[in-house]
Amino acid sequence: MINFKSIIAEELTKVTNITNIEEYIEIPTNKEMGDYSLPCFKLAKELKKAPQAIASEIKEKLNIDKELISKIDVVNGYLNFYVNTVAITKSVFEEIEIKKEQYGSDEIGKGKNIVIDYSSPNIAKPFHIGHLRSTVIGSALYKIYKFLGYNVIGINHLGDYGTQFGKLIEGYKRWGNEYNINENPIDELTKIYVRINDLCKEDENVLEECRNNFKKLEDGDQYCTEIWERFRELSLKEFQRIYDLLDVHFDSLNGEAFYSDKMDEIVDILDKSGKLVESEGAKVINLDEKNMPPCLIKKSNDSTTYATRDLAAILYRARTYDFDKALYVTSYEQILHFKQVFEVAKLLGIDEKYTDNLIHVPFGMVQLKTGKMSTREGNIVKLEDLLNEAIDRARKIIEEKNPNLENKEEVAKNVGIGAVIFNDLYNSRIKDEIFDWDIMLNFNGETGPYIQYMFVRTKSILEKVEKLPLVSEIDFNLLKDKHSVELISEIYKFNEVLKQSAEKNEPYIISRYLINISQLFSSFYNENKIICEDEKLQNARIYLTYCTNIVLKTGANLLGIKMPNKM
RNA sequence: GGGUCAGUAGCUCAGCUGGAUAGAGCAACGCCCUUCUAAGGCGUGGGUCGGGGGUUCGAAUCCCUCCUGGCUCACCA
Repeated sequence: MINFKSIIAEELTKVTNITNIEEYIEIPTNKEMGDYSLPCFKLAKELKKAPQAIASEIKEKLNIDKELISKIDVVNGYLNFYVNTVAITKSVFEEIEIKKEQYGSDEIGKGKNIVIDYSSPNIAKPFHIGHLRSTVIGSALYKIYKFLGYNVIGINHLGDYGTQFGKLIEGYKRWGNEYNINENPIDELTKIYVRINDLCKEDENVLEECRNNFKKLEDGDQYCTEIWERFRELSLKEFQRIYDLLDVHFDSLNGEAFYSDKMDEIVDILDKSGKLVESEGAKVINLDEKNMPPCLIKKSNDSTTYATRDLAAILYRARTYDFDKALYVTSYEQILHFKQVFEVAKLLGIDEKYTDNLIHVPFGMVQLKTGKMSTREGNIVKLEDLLNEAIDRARKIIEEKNPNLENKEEVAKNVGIGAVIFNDLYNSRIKDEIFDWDIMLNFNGETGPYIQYMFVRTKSILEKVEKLPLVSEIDFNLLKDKHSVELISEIYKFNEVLKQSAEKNEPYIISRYLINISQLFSSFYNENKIICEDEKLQNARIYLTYCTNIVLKTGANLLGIKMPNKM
C-alpha cells in the first residue's frame, strides 16, 4: 500500500532538511482539516519566523504529486495535507484484492520468538470471572502477534503447586471419603479447601501439617504426588470446557510444578552470585538498592516460593524458546512481584536479550458489587455460568428478533460469548471492572454484537450480489462521498492499528477501531443504496462493503470473537 | 507510613511521543422500518478534564504539590 505519511515526510525533508520530520507529522482531530498535518510552531522557534509564514514557504517549495496529495492548505500555522481519495481507494482495494483475509498482517515479527504467559488458573479451584481477563487478553495478544509475523508460544502457567496443595492434601486425607470428587471435582475440592482453611485458622498445628505436606510433595512423596496428579487431571478437564467455549489455545501447559526439579539450579546460581543472603531463617535477595523489598527465594522450612518458580521459568524459557520477548499477563496485584523477579533474573547469568525483554502486562481487577471475590468466602461467579448465561440471553434475543434463523445454537454461542469477550477487551487493561450481569451482557451500543451485526449486514449484501467485481474494473471516482471516504481511510489504517496494539499490548485499540469501522459502515449503509440500478456505482460500493467485511472479520478474530454469517 | 496505578458528561470510558472548537456508548428526550436485517440510523440536551501551582507559543496530556480511591510492602500465589 502507498504510505502517504512517508511520502509527505520525504518531500518535507527535501525542503526543510529535517531528517526526522516524520515524527512531527500528526493526524488532525477533525477530518475537515485534512488527513495529515505539520504543525510549524517548533520550526518557528528555530527559524525565528512566524509559523504561518513558514507553512506558506514550505507549501510553495513542496512538489508532491497531485495524484497522491490532492490539496495542501495553510491554516493557523499548520500545513494540512489532503490525501487524494482516488489514490487511497485504489491502494486499499488493490491491497485487499491480493491479501484478502491476510490484509493488515505484517512481517515485523519474522524470526522473532515471543512467549506469552496467560490464563494460569489454580488447579482445584473454580475458574471464575476473575480469570477471564488474563485468558482473554493473553489469547488476543497471542493472535495479534502471530498475525504480525511473530513465532508465538502460549503458556498456561498453571497454579498447580504451593502450600495450597499441602492444604488440599491434608483436607483430602482427613475427609476425602465424605466428598464425591469424581462427580463435580472442582466444587467438591473447593468445599474441602474452604473447610481445611477454617481449620487452619483455628489450629496452627494443622497449618504446619499442610506446609509439611507441600514439602513432601516437593520431595516426591508417593502418596502426595498421586493425589496431586489426580486433582490436576480432574481440574484440567473442567478448564478445557471453558477454553473450548472461548476458543483459547496453549502451546504449553507447564505450570509451576513443572519447575519443581529446576529450582535447585536457580538457588545454586543465585548462591554463587554472592547475593543470596540468610534472613530470619529464609534465603533472600536484597533489593534495597532498587528501592524494593527483598525477594524471598527459599522459605525458612527450605521450600521454594513462587518467585523461585518464576525465575526457573525464565531460565527454562530462555533456553527452550530463545525468546525475544516474554509477556506475563496477570492482574496488577502482582506488579511488585514481577518487578522483583525481573530484577533478580539479571543475576541468572543469561543474556541481556532475555532480561531486558521481560514484560509484565498488568490488568485491572474484576470485583463484585459486594466486594472482592474469594474462593474461601465462597462469593464467586463462575466463568462457565457467565458464559452460559450470555448464550441464553443471546438465544432469547434471537427468538424474539429472528425466530426463523438457521443454526440458532451456534449463533447464540458466537454472539453471547462475543459480547463477553468484547466487553473485556474494549477498555484499557488497567481499568477495574465492577461485575454487573447487565453491563457484561449488554448487546446494544459499543459491543461485540454491534460489530457482529454490521458484519452480518456486509455478509448478506455480498451474498446477494454473489460475484465480487474486479478492482481493475472499479471506477474509484464513484466513492467520493463523505461516508465512503471516511470508511476507506479508516480501513487504510488497519495495519497501523494492529502494530500499535501490539506495541502497547493493548487489545482495546483494535476493539475501538472495529467500533469505528462499524459506525462508519453503518452510516455509509444508511446513506447509500449499495445494491442499485447503476452497475458501476454498485460495483464500487460492493467492493467497499467487501473491504469492510474483511477488516471486521479479521479484527474480530484477532480478539477471539467469531463472526456469525446471519443473526 | 513507603511504593505504585487511577481520577475526563448523570454512568462506563476514548483522547497517539504536549497541538487547531475535549469525543463515544449507556441513560434522558425527539424523529426514521411497504426500501440491502431497527441488535440499526439521525438529532437535542449535558463538561471549572479531582484542586492548586509550574514549564511552554500552546497542557486533559509533561513536572511539583495536595485531595480521593484501588493495589502492594518476605515465609499465599
